[in-house]
Amino acid sequence: MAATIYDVAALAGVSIKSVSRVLNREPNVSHALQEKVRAAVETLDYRPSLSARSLAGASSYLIAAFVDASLTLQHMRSGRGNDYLSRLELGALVECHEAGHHLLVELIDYGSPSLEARLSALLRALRLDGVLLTPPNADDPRVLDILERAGTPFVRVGAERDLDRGMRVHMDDRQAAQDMTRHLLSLGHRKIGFVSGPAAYAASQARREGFLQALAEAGLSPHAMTDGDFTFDSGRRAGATMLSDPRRPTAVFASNDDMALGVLAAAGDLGVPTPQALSVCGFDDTPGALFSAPALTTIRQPVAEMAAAATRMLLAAKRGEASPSQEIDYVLVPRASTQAPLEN
Amino acid sequence: MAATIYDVAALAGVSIKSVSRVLNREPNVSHALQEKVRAAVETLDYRPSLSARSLAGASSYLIAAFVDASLTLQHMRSGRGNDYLSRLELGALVECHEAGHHLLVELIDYGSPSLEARLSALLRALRLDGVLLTPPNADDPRVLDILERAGTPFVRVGAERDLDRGMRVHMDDRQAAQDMTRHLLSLGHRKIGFVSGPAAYAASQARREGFLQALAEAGLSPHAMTDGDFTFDSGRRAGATMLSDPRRPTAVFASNDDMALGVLAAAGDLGVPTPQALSVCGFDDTPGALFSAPALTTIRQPVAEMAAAATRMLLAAKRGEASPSQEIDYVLVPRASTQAPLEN
DNA sequence: GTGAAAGCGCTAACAC
DNA sequence: GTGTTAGCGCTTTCAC
Repeated sequence: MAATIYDVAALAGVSIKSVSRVLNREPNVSHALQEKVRAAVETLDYRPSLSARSLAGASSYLIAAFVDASLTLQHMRSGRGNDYLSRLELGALVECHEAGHHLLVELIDYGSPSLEARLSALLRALRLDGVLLTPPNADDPRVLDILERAGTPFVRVGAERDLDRGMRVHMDDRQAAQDMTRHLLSLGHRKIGFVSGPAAYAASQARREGFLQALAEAGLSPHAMTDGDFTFDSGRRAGATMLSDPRRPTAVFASNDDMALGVLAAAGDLGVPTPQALSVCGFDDTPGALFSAPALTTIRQPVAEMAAAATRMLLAAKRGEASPSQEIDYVLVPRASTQAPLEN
Repeated sequence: MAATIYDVAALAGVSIKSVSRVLNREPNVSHALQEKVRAAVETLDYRPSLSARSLAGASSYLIAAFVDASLTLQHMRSGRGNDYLSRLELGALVECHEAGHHLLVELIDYGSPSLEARLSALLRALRLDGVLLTPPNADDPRVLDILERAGTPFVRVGAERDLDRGMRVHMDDRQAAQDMTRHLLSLGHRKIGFVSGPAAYAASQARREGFLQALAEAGLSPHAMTDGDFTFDSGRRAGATMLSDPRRPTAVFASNDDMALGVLAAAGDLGVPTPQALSVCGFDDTPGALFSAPALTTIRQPVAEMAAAATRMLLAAKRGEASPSQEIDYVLVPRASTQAPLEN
């Protein structure tokens, strides 16, 4: 029913190999032949079968984003989407689409004891052209091992450490946190609290370091350091702890927006007016940051751009071109939630 | 290098057909043979090649979500994720994963004049086992035609109309909007404004109807009707228009959360205290709804559950089972943004 | 209950 | 420049 390469060859009056050559833009094909083939392809509305190509050739035209299974289940249960992942996918999707590739989303159970076996089986079953590794698992050595052994190109998106394995697209979380802290300092804050993210994320560590370094440069030490886990609730708890202390900070820097919004909520709970009595800033620029009261000062991560760049790197690797690791610029977005402290 | 079905057959001392039978759980296989094959599969860490299976057989083990290309580009440019799509994907992903299928995300350019040709070419190239059609394009007759002609099972997720084509998973937007309106009425509101969504979404129409019907039942007519396009800015404009009228409403029902947050922002701009002087409610329960001030009363759409159900229907269709259209329950989430009007 | 043989629709070597 | 011939790793058909 559907046209095959034989139908095209027959209609164009050439061999199937010639059709294949034209389709794959191989060199050494006469212009006349090209035209004949293109015409036949057009009239038959022909499109090569992905599976046949993938089975016979070296390429599957498939790129996969590896996504943390337990994180996904967690999001599902709470009825929430994953903004970071969504933006990442949009970026990857557009590049795949333009290059005639397809984007697969694969749930990976990083907690499974048989992770390695499953992963290598998956790679053999799929024959992926490339893999996008997403946080918080862009650094997992087990995965990197399997991927390297399978010879599958991969990009670690948003990975903090330069492991010199595979390719990498990231932004400078450390520097961004430093900038944000300087922003608070420049407003006149001296008593600044910090809410850290979960240790599983390398970015948590980087943001924390940036914060501490900026303070150190100003000859200050942190007013309070509290642990969070990137959730709203943990931010609220952290905020409650910091703000119920009589010696409370005039500003709190939370390692992500959800926690920053939690701090804002805690301030509301305790009757601490924001931003008058407390400046709060976050990190990520999630949807909620724009709509909170006051709107949240934060760091915008260009996730879609990072994913698009990563996808282009994968495509280039397929052509045999090596791409260097790439750093993408962040933007500090000042909004109403940070202002100069009242009493100075 | 990687094990093939021949390796497994050789190790187990059986024919490749027997291996295939065991792998596909076909009947009429002796227990002893099954065990031998399973053992060989285990020791070789064998996993069948997706492309070989798909080329030789009827199934590709691939399910695709069709996503609107222009909408995606719009989201990318604004640096935002797509919460609805993200939740939909999470739901589909989990089901695919459990069933040993893979989820493909396909960007579809619904605005292209050659949509039909591209789509049918895509279907032949991919040989999909099923397709998830997402709003606002779950009703597009061109797409339904192509899908039906190709014999590809599909589910229209979140589709408003029962076209009796393919399968459908939806929630009752009309009823939900009616409930929400009754909620406002029960609080004592009589002057209620409405901000509608874009006509391209069938849900816009349904929500509008539900609103009008609830009002009609109460013997009321809408205080104001304004057109929006589901964006924050359009909500802000609509809010500004309604609230600058001296005869302003005491409550505004916006067709989605982003617009409701826009209305809240407009109230802030004009110094109208919320929720004291103005109740606002939305629809969708997006991330921003929880963090706005005041937190937004809204309708929670169980998008992930809808997508999971849709995926299960696709899988069932593959087994030859017909699934009836399914309606998923919504939840009205009352928060601080709606309260009784001050002067009654 | 099990196996042999013939494709599925391509790409990759290798001729010419 | 162009065509011929083998596979790729499975499922399917049809024997036995």
